Amino acid sequence: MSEETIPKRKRLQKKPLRAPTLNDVAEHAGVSTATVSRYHSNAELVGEERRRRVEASIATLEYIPHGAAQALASKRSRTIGAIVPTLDNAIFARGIQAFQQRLQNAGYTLFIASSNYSHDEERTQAETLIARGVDGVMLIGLDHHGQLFERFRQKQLPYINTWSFRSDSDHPCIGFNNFDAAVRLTTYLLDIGHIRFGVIAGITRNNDRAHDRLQGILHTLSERGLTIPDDMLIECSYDIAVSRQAMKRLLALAELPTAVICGNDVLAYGALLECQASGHKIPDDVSIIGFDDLPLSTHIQPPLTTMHVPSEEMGQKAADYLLACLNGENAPEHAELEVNLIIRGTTAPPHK
Amino acid sequence: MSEETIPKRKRLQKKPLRAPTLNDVAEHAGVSTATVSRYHSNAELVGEERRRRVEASIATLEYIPHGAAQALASKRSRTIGAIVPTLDNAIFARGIQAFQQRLQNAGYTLFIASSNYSHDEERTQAETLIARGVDGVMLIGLDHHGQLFERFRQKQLPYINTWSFRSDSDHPCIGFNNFDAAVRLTTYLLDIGHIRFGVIAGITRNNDRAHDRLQGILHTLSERGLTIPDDMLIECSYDIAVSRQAMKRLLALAELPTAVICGNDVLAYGALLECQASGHKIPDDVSIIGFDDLPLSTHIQPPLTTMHVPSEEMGQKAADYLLACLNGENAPEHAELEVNLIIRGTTAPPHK
DNA sequence: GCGCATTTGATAAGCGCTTACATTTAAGGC
DNA sequence: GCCTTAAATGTAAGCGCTTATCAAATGCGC
Repeated sequence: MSEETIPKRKRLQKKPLRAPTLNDVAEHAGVSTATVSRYHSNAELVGEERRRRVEASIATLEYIPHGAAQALASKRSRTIGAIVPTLDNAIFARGIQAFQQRLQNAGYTLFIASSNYSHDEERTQAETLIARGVDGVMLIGLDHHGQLFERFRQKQLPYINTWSFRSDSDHPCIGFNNFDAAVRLTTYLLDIGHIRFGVIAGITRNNDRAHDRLQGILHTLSERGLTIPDDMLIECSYDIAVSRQAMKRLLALAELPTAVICGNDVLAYGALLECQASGHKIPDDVSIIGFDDLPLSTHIQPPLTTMHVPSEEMGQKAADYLLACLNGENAPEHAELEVNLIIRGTTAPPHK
Repeated sequence: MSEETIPKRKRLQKKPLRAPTLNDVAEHAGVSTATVSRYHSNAELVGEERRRRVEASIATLEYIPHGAAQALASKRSRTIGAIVPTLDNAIFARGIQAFQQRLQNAGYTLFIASSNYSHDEERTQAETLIARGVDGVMLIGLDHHGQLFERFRQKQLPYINTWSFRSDSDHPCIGFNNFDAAVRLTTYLLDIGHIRFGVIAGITRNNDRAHDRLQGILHTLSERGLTIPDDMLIECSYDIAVSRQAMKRLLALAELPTAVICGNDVLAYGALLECQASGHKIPDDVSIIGFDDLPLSTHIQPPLTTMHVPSEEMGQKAADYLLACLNGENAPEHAELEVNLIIRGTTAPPHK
């Protein structure tokens, strides 16, 4: 009696309560679990006939493999983690989008965490990602919490730094040299005759990109014997409104700068818009230069002179690097991408 | 002899080769595995003394729990999936950023997948996410592949639609009514006297937001007996350059529209910039209205009249809903958020 | 038709953790 | 002091999958 009731209840519960497992598929197809598993990892290993049976069973049972179980057994999760300072920034979003696409195409899924520009949060996020079993990690920038890389090493996790490049970095990185780029752009401004500069930089703390760019500017100027007075150098967050305020302060100075170098395009938009709002002509009264080359920069009036950053390429290359590591191929650990100074309409020789 | 060599090798291999497991922690602390596990899930359950011991062991061994094993055993992954059309769009990025933050604070990690505005891709991505064992899913928009929701139901997965709201939707959604919003904005334009309209809409295929907005416009106009000739209605992707082209075509028409309604702010920027580039005065010659209220819209000249969308709030609320479901609380399935028409400088009564 | 190499399939031992259940211990109540 | 009850631990059975190992079946030359 109980022999009858128990199976009955089981059968009733089975349908709605339990997702089909690989075991169910194997039973349904009349093959072993190993065969089904092999079908997944390498279908060629399974004979023609059984392959069909397995396929059919998977379809009728609507079987979806259980990732955690796969991960546990195989010690790979087909999962990659990325830690970005914020997604709320066109340029990271774009790069991450490209990164994600590439991974998706390779059958990997992306975990995203954000650090809010804090090293500590970044480390915490990294531990979370490790706990989630990611197979690799992408980071933005070069400077991170000291223990971060140790963790990766100890877990044998491939990782890649992006958005920055230093040839002497101990860690794999794909990006560009922010210092050099800033040198280039400052030199250009010097070459067309500017001498009095204002700088609206990004927040340099915990941000090697912003830091290197600023240092590049300062270094170049000092080589020509120039310095920037304190009130001509303002750090602010990547926000148009904040940047407008900064520009306002610059414009209130007794001696106006003839050129304002901005830490990125958003900052430059703010500067540009503030100038226009207060009746200063760009580039006649003051030249403005940005960094990143966001899509809008071509179209804004006047079009923004800026440093073009290949963010999509960077995202793709970062994905390729990680993928290569995971496939046991060895990829070059350092890749320097090219940035290009795009001279458009916001810069001109200073008015005498 | 062999008794000596084998343990030696083991000890040597142990350090670098194997991450510490919960078992190791239990042994090291001299407690059972259950105690360590309890310590993780609910530390209060563990007595004072053992708790200390466990804590110490975790610290010295640098133990990080194995997420896949946890997920397998507990049937929860503390992981949420989101499928977005693209991250390369300021407004989604912002919303997702808020969504992610909220989840992160609650101890959940976010998986991101992108569908490239394709229902099929979206379904594939959903299956991937399910396979990854997500505990819940966030979607953008209301229209999805037919089988999508079936899958969620069958897996008992909570999910939430965002960026759109329809009171009669069968599925939980948090967002705003795109149709009504478009009605509101069109009505405003009619009220200030416009009669000849151009529309630069987003691609409506597979995109209920774009679709509803367009329908809202068309509906409102038809109520007043107005229609839009074919050459005054252009669908284009959310890209400034493309939008400029569209505006160019509109401006080449024999009879210019007095107002151009744009599917979102990016499209509006393109329209505005194109008008300015070709010497048309905004809003004197033509009024332009956007949708989304991106940060730039306040600052561009003239500031853009647009519909403000609370993308961050939407992201947060979506996270809250999912989190509530996962905690067994029951959250309201439908939440309509308020959008606000922000009248700025790109709209004015038409010139007679 | 035989033995051989070569596929192809099955078996079963975990992967690291959670959790139902059993067990022990401590605390009260009489 | 003994019994009940509750709290604190321990025990061990899986969770769903991969994969090493082994067994069976297949094809080949002779």
